Amino acid sequence: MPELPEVESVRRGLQDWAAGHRVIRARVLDPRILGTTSQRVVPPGAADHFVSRITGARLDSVERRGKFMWLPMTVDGAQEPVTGAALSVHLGMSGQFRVHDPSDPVHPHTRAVFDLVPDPSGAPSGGPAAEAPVTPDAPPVAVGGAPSRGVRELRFVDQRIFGHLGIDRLVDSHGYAVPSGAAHIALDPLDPRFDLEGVARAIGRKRSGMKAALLDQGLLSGIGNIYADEALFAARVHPLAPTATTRISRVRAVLEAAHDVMSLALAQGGTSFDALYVDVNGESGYFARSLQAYGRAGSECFRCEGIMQKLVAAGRTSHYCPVCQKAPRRR
DNA sequence: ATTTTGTCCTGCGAGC
DNA sequence: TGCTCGCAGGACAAAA
Repeated sequence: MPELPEVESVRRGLQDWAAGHRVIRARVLDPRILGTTSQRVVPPGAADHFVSRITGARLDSVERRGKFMWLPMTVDGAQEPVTGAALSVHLGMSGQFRVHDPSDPVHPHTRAVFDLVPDPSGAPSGGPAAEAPVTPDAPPVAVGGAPSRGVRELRFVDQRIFGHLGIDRLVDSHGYAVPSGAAHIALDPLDPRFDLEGVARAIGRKRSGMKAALLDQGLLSGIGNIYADEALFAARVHPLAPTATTRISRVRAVLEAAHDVMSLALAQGGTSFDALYVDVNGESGYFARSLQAYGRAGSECFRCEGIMQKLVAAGRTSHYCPVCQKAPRRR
């Protein structure tokens, strides 16, 4: 389940394989990937529009906030260089980017394919292009059908189609250029500008359980069900602890734990339970073996003699120790 | 207004 | 053996 550490692992892989590359061809195999989780019905022509916008674009870098990822792009095949737009990506539940040789078998859950060639030309070409500009109508390579030398296929594979691809304009959000679709997403705990004290106070103003607060991507981003449970366990805070009455020192401890557990997981390449999360090279992460709470209901707590339990909080199964994570007092 | 619930989607495992 | 059912979960719309 891609949360911050998994998305960051993918981002780093794309930094090597997609940044500094040009899209010479794009295909959408399942247009549903262009819709949102709730707006799965995409208008006819959406796929064509997406393809025409991305084809010929140079992918400049790979950015991330929380679980949202985007690749700012430059299009200089048109009359005027077009900037301020990006390929925006969300992995959802099971989305993954894989780098392949064009001759590799295509996985049945492949939803989109991007043919990439290296394009080291850093800045947008100011004067007359030394090389022929790439346009959607006249791809300069792979004309004869035979794969061009050096072409790599970047494939977006997503079994459950909770993921999303799109082209967004970049807007300002918290001082960063962010795709319009992610402008409402808060900074994540690994962001240098993350304001732990401010977020702790904001949590104190809410009227919900601590678990729900951690999952609120508009408050702080990147935390999903797994790392929420891990952070709460590490800080010994009950998932249903009321945000309004939990001491701010405890809230701070949870936020620090969230930062620490996600840093640790990132160093391990993320958490993989099965083939649903792998990096761009198909490698799994190794943090699953380090989980202290998630998925451990019925087992002995690693910290005390308690037996781990589960309950539903914020509509999500939550794993906790009823001994170390004291239940909130009922009124 | 804020908080909670339901929905989307697929594959897998439990139960009959 | 083969079927149905329930579950998993991120983000957003809808409902409370």
